[in-house]
Amino acid sequence: MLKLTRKLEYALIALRHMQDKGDTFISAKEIADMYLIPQELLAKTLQQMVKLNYIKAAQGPHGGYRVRKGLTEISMTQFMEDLEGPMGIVDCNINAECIQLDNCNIRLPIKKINSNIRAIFNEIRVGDITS
Amino acid sequence: MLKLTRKLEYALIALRHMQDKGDTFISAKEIADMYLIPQELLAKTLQQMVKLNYIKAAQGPHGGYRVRKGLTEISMTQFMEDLEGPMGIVDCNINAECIQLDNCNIRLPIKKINSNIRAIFNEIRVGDITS
DNA sequence: TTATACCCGACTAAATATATCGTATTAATT
DNA sequence: AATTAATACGATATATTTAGTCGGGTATAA
Repeated sequence: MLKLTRKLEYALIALRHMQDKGDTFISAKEIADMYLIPQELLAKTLQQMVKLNYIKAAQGPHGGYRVRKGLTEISMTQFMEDLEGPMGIVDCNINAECIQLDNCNIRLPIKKINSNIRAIFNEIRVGDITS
Repeated sequence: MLKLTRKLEYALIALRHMQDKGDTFISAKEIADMYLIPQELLAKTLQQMVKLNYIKAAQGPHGGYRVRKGLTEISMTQFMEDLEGPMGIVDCNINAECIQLDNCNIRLPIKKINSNIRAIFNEIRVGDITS
């Protein structure tokens, strides 16, 4: 329980690698080979980050991706939710359609824990991990 | 991502309910009915907690479960890991058999986040939720 | 014009989480 | 003694989520 997804791991690894390389475009293949990440999967994640304006893509030979300035300032919460959707240790903090809801006798303390965890990720910037 | 399992939720809900009822034995059925939890599943979880010496069972009619004294002092980390196995936001904090390991460029910051999350659960006692 | 790389949706596979079933045992009640 | 209400426990089934693959398309440098 309480795991990050591989997708997030791959995204962070890739970002860090690109960050290290500065302005040059890095291909999905290069990263996939280097870190033994399934290439197609990584590619899809990178494409998603392009749409999110996290990185910039260049097509054709010598193409690839590079990090956009400002990415490092984004909070991990935002980053994670942009890529994977709402984060929460229980569903009722997300969609509020739990059949136990009215009755639930542990709702408040759980909610508290949830905010504590969110707080951790709020205070971390993507750049804290990738640079 | 970062979700607790239902089993843990059910366990906590049940513990809190039993706690409220003091020394009397409460059946799995009663709790399942009250909180709309699948009975068999709850029962298995309760049985697991009996083995862990978290609660005491009584068989036969008027049987059921009741909380053992001292349970409330147990940390949530221990509780969660007793019921669900090792907790960690990434696998390499658990089994260390990640193919990226040597190469991994985000290992340290991720590890740090992991300890922060563990710290949250270390500081919370089961009793903080169930009483 | 060819090779390399991104783009994108659909699909498949694997892992995990959730739920159910069947059978046995225990013990209070009648 | 029989009945009933409860736990014990392994096996199995289902659902959901996560992870990975495939195929066909587009852009562009050399």
